[in-house]
Amino acid sequence: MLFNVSIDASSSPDDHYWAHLRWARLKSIGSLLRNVRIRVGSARQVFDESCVRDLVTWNSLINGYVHCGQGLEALKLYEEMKMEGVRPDEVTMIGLVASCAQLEDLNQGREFHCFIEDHGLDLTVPLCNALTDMYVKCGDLKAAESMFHNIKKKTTVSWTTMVVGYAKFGLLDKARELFDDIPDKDAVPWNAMIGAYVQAQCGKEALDLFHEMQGTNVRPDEVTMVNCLSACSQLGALDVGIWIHHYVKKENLSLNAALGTALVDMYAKCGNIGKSLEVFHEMPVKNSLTWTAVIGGLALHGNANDALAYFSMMIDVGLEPDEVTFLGVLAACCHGGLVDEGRKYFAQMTSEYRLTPKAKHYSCMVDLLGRAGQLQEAEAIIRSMPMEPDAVVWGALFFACRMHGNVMMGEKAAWKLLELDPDDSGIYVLLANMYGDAEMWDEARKVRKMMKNRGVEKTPGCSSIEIDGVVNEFTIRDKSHPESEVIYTCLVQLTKQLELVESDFGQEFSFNIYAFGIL
DNA sequence: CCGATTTAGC
Repeated sequence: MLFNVSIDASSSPDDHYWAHLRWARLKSIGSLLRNVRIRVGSARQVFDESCVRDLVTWNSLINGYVHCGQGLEALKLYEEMKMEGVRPDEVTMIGLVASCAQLEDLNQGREFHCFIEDHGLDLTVPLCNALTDMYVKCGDLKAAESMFHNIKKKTTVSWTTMVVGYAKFGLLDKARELFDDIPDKDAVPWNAMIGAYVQAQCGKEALDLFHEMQGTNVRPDEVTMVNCLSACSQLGALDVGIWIHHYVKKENLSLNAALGTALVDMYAKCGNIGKSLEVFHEMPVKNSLTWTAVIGGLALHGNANDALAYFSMMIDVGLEPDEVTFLGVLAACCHGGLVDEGRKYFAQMTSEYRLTPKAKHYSCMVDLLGRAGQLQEAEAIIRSMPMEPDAVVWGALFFACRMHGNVMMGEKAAWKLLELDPDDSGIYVLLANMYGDAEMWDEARKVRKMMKNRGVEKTPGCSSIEIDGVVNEFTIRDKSHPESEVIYTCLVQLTKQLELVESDFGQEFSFNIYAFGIL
């Protein structure tokens, strides 16, 4: 079959392929775009050389661009189309409205909506769905709702679009209500609702809904699995994650880049970095997100040198790192105490890869430099920030100051923290402790008094662990667990062991223990 | 025409 010709975007097309293409363009560029996976650039080349340029051809290329995430190109093509005097129809409008959704260009989207009404174009259900989606993606929930309500014969697509819309605006309950009302649901609305829970950090609700889905006769697909794995990563639910991995194999779901990446991430976040790497190497197709996930996973496990080695491999295979990749790289440097490398990558990020550091990158650098005792440089980094330093940045500096006994600078950082978050009891306590450590009793007393005057409540430290499906919760000095005595004996032993390794790894471990109020 | 993967450390 002619249209089964499949071209890998990274390899250059051979003569055989071009022969097919020349033949095919005489038929229809539309089917070519739909059936042959080629770079849209090649389709454009054929289009430019083509003598048959009817409305269908234009529409196909416009929708081809939209499909490849090149909304801007689609809009440019429409300008050309107008110049050639070709009049757009409903199908053209679907592509153009979808482009505006992609570009989050509300004004342009509204213009097309007006154009459609002014020219009396047929408001078909797919076009209404595209408009609803455009209003959702551009942030106009009211307009999306009114569009949705005006659709006489709503389809699954219409309902799903609106479910996603409510979820995007944090109206999870409203999204769920609408979801429950959808008749004859296929996998897509299920995936949308499960994904909405994941996006809202409600991993448990996501897995509960997946469980409900299994009670229906709708077959979960790759997207379902990606969402559920994401939920597992959030919850640290390794057992469910392993079950999903088995399910993927049993059901012969395709290990595509997104699914593989979700598995790599799940294993890393749930503590099994070995299995994470195993899946990574088994994956037939990896993209830059896959590499980013594995780099972040290695960093999370304190495996700094491997993280950097994978970063260098990623560059070697020609993939582009993004700002998330660099967060992993910087986190790795931070864990490994690799100050020079950290500086190098932070600079490289802007100079070589044209990426703009975000607040998180700055806080990572402050943490890295601060831990290494380079307090002046850390402070300079904060001053160089183009955005307002957030609580995390000052928190990193404050932590570093406590670690290296710089009361003056620590004081400054803590006051900034209190300005940003005056209700966080932890900051008052840590600041008072810092004064106490420096034997500045008057200042310590002042801070405690201030906390009392402001009526800041101490939030009790709390942690939880899931064992055999039962969530065990502990608050500070909690003795209510039936096996409390054994647990505390174990904790004391753990603490002793941590004190032994503390000299090798710095003060990080003991800080954590104190911070959680176990001692 | 609707649904997917990566984001510090506390």
